[in-house]
Amino acid sequence: MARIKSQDKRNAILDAATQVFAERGLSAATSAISAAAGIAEGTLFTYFTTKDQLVNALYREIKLELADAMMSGFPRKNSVRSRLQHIWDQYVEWGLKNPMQQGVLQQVLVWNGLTQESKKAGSAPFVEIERMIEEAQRQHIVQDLPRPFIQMTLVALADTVMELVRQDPKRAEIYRTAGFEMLWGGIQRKR
Amino acid sequence: MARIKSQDKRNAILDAATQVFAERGLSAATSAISAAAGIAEGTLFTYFTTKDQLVNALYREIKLELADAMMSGFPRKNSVRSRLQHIWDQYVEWGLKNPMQQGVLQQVLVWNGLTQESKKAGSAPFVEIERMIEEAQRQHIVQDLPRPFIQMTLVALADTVMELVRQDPKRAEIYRTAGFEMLWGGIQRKR
Amino acid sequence: MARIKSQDKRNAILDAATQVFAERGLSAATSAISAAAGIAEGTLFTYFTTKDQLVNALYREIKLELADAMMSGFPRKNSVRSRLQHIWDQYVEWGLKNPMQQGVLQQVLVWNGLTQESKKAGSAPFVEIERMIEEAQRQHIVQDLPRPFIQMTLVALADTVMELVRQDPKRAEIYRTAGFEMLWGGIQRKR
Amino acid sequence: MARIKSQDKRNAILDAATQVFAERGLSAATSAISAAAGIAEGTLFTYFTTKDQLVNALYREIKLELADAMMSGFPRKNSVRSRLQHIWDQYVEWGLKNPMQQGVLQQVLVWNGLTQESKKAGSAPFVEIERMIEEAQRQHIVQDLPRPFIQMTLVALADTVMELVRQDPKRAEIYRTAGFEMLWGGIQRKR
DNA sequence: TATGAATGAGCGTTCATTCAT
DNA sequence: TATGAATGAACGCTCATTCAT
Repeated sequence: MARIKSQDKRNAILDAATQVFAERGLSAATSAISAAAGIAEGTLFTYFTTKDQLVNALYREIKLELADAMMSGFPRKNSVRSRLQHIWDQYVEWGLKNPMQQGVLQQVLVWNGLTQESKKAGSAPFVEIERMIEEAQRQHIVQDLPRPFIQMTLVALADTVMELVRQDPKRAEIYRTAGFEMLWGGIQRKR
Repeated sequence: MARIKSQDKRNAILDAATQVFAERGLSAATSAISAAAGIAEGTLFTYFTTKDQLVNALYREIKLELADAMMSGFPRKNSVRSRLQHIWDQYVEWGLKNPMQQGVLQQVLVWNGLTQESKKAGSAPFVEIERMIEEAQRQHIVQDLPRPFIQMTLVALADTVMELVRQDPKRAEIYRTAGFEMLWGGIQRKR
Repeated sequence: MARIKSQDKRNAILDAATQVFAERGLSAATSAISAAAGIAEGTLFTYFTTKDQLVNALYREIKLELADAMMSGFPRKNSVRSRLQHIWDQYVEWGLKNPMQQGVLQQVLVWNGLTQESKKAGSAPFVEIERMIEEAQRQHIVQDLPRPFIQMTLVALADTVMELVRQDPKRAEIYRTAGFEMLWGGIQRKR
Repeated sequence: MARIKSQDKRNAILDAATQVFAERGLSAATSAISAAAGIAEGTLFTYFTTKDQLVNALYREIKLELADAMMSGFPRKNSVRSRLQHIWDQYVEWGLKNPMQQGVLQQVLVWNGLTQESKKAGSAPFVEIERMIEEAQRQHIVQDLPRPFIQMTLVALADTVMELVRQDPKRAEIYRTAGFEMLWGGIQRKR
């Protein structure tokens, strides 16, 4: 019997792609990826039929990792603010620890080959957050703003904070705090 | 004397590039651009020696247009808040009216061929905004946050708002207002 | 395992290049070469990374063939004169039988992309001739002239003879003899 | 009335072409030549309809200059040997003083665009030499060898000597003398 | 005639993908 | 399944030549 597609190899490709795309952009050659993954050029295509498909898969994978990181240790019983704070902190920390992943994510979001399925799949792991916000709005802790607004400003501000921290790591605390305060101030119920 | 290099043709190329890059990404072929501009493939290279150079030039051009739009009618005598509001409104309006330009801008910012000169030139027209913020901080109207934080969150939130408005134009007003409130709430001096 | 880079294909490319360069000059397109070799345009570049590299490789190859031809049946025990005669005869014969190779050789020698390594490698197989001359000078059979003089006049006269024979094949014998006599008369020890 | 084609400009182009071709080979761009000549790109084509034509014209020009140099001070009354010596000396001197011209000459001779007319025109100014040899053969001073043999070996040996002198100028005298002796020894009547 | 921008065929090379092994 | 040579369309760019000025 022949060897079977190995999850290890698939991951090796995904890791290699992350690295290569982060360094050289999405236009990097697939041969650079297979080389970095230590496999033959053709082998890449037994795991991903197309370069576009690889990028889509990579996007999902990164989103999944990110969701994992964000939800680990999620304090389900705490206040809305402290749960949101947790999400914020985890996201920023993940981005700072995984700059390549985050860089690829930003490139993919500007890319024109991302499928609807991938977009859907990419946001799926974040339903719990969505529910939390929904709930908080029902309880009048959070303003009645369209939910996409809250989610997207969260991401936008967190990404901005990450970039700022990378540029000026000494002010990391200032940026993290000010970013979260801006977010929370913008969505919490006004007295 | 021979025909002289025409500013019109240069602009036609820049416009065509904007369109083509917006539709197909920065990896679009230069031949697509020359075709869209109605010129021969080789002609593009009498105006821009290199594709990279063209992208750099396009970036500067767009930034300049944007600055023009943002500073037009700038109410120099009004309150800080209303001046910032003006900037915010003009930026969002420009982005919504010029989606291709804005799309290209975002792609270029993730691209790895932008030169230091271009970056510098691109931010030059925005000094007045920087000065205004500086001034507002000195007067304790705005918190003493690192200036890059204020600038970048402004851009990040405005970009987010534009995207949201495009997805759901009926809520345009909600997004614009909520976005600005989030920004202002996050930077104004607390009583 | 995949198909392995074949020596046959490499040789096919080299042969095709010889033909094409001989007919159209070194400025001939690589696509003409791949077509003549019966391979795809891209395939050429899996064997030679660059056109320049191909020309360099071709130069070495031809020099090697030439050396082979010249040294085959080399009468190591005969007189200096008869050994030189052998070299002369073999060279002229090789050139007349392989006009394309010889034509390419001449073009490459006037070309500006030949590397130092190639030059060195190209002259390596001819050391035995050099030694023979050295030896003959020590024995006062050949005048004490700078060795490059002897080598280069040999080549120059032989090339001239080949050209003359091609123009006027009936006089082949006259040219060959007169050419060698000129060479030998010019370097032998005077009584 | 419009300006008329100037001989000066024609010469400027020819000089520039000599320089540029010598440095970069015959494949150098015509734009490089017009730049070096201080004229516009298009102007070159009012003097030479085609690049090929320019090369052909340059060939003739150089051959003419060479003939001039060789025949200047030609000692019509001296012995055959001393007249041939004069030709030899003048040729070698011209080549050493005009390395660019000589380099171009060699490239053109290997080039495939030289017309029959150019070849004919190029050899025309050398008839006097041809006649001298003819005469010398009739007088049994020079062997009854085919005339092209004598002419071409003269050129081949002189070119070789020039190259050798360039590589090792200290031995200039040795090379010049040995070269001429080889030539003369190869063609003079044997006692 | 002189200019130099305009032209577009052509070039060397890359690269996603295929396929013989 | 894994390999990597083979493929050929596509790309960015060059350059001899044309032509409006």
